[in-house]
Amino acid sequence: MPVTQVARTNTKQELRSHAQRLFAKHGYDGVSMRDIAGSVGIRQSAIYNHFQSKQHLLVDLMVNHMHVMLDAMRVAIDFTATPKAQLESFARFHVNFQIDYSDAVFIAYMELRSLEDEGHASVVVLRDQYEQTLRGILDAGIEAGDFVVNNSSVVARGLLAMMTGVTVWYRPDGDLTRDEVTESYIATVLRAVGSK
Amino acid sequence: MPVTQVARTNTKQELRSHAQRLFAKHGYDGVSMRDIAGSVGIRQSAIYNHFQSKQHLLVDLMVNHMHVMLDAMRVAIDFTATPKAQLESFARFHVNFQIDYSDAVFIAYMELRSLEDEGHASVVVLRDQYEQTLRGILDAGIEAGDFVVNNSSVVARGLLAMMTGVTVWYRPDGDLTRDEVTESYIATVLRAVGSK
DNA sequence: GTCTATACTACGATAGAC
DNA sequence: GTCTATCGTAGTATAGAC
Repeated sequence: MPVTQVARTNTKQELRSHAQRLFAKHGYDGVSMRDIAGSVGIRQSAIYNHFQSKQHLLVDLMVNHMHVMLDAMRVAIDFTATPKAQLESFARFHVNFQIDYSDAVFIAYMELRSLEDEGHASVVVLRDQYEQTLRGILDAGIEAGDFVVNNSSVVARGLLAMMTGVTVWYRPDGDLTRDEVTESYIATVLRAVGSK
Repeated sequence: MPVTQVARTNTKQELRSHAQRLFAKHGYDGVSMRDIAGSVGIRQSAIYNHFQSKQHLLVDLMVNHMHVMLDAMRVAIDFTATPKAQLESFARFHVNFQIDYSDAVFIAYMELRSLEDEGHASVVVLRDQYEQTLRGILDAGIEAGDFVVNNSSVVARGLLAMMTGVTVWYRPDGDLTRDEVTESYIATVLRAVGSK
């Protein structure tokens, strides 16, 4: 074995994580199979031992990400709590998740357009489930008289966009701690629905 | 002149508008010079009579867009009015501008990463000026005791992200009129800063 | 100012040796 | 499972005729 090679035990997973980082930084069309292979230390053709095509690799990343996010969100929220408590949990979860998985989140948002038919449909279904969960919380709060929101659909999307945007500017070594950022977003979200 | 050709009076401007549409839809790296030329009805090489390179074309679009947006924003806001009135004007302007220039807005957000050194710096300066204007309005409102905001910088970016997101889902032929959408965002923004 | 033709580079994907 | 080699296509940009 040449000295430049490294014993590799999990090439497929390495390909996933390097591809995710590269797609987030340069975009799907801005990254070649040679770029991905190079960052893992193999030749481009060897990728095809793990993924059928570049498109299959993207679908793998995005569908997996959506499932991870949905599952984690459902665990993070106590759906028997008050709407206000649910909204606070949702916001806390969402902001922290964006920070923890910023590359995956960015790809899920940006590269929907790069997905072909079946992959695109799969991801949209999962994204809508996530969005509907927040909308349901808002509707429950309106029903209970806790929230003042004119249009739960518009506001749900607005709040998600606001919180998702944290990845654009937040840096772990910046002026604000992660908790300060999270609490700031939670406070803004609660005010935005007229609670607090 | 072959029948497939059309008398063209403003090829450069046509190239700008077609490139903008294509970049917004498929991304800078997802669009070729042949694609752009084809949509205008000329050959790819003829683009170089109007723009030095693909990169120069992108910079032209983005810098121009930022100037248009900044100038229009400064006209739309009465900076002698109350902070609340300024914030309402800002929100109304911003949401409507996103809707009117959704392609340019989307490119300005997404393709910053595709800009090389000088172009990138130019656009960032202009974007920061825009963001600082909103932050200044929030600070004035806090100073006056009209707004309740813990961190004007975080909230300013959050509100911008929220409003900019309108382009992701708004469609002129959708359920909501443009005015309903705008007023919904304005109400949410005002609540989010504790005013109203 | 647009055309045809082309230079040069890079792309995704496959074949076959090891 | 990775390698080298290669196929066929497409990318940006330029040269020179009209």
